[in-house]
Parts: sequence; structure tokens; C-alpha cells
Amino acid sequence: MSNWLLKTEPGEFSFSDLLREKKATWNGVTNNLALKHLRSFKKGDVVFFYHTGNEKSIVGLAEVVSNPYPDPNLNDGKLVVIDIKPKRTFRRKVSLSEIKSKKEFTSFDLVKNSRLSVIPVSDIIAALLLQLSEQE
DNA sequence: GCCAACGTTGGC
DNA sequence: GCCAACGTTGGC
Repeated sequence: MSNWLLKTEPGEFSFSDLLREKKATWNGVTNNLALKHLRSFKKGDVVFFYHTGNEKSIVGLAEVVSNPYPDPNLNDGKLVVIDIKPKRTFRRKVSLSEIKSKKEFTSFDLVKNSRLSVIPVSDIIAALLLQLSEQE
């Protein structure tokens, strides 16, 4: 099982949208590296849900509920999508500035490659993020 | 196949 | 609103 981070502009699609809709298809990814990561998704993987824009925070957890499959709305086998469902909202949002301020996260692509929208999260990073999300 | 010009993303 | 850091496009 792997952990991932998905970025979204909350004005386009937010975690509360996901909570309301119960399930969403993650489409629109065209960047090569992001697509490569997306193709590695597996049913049951954990997704950290990150809001860009004003928020710049990880706001909750989702779960991957499908393996990658070609976007049914497009005629291009390379452009894959996955389905996710909400898991839970973080007790406490974990902000980008907080992540940037800690040396444990210097290897994290969220910090290193700010333009990437589908980011692998190691077990170590995942555990640290969860720990931060539970802090008072 | 190189690279200049242009477009996009997202943090600041 | 700016711009750094990419990615993409198209002429050569």
C-alpha cells in the first residue's frame, strides 16, 4: 500500500465537495510525471488531500477506490484517472509553511517540486503528517 | 534533436 | 500581480 498527495484548487474541487459527493473521479492530470505517479496508484492506497491557493494546507484523507483506468471521456489511453472516496477530515490542517519549516520534509516533493500535482508520500512522511494532524 | 519562445502552475 | 520553475511547442 502506498501513500499519495493530491493537490487541488479548492475553488475548483475541494475536500468538502468530496465529502458531499462521497466519491470522485480524479481526472485532468496531463503532466507526465504526475501521470506516471497516477498509474502507480492501487485500490486501497491513502491520499493526503491538499488545497492550493489561499489555504495551502493538507485538509484530510481520502482512499483510492479504483485502480488507474483510461479517462472514459477521452480517447487517449495514456491519460488515466482514478476514483477516490473521502476518509476523514483532519482534526488540524497541516500547512505548507509548517511543512517547509521542518527539516524532515526537505526531501518531500511538495516542497521540492511545488508544481507537481500528484506526489508520492513515503511511509515516514505519511506518519509525520498524521502526527502533525493530530496535534492540539 | 536542439532550443527559443511561450504557456502554466502555484507560492509569495 | 509578480515571477521562478517548470513543461510544451514549433521552427530550424
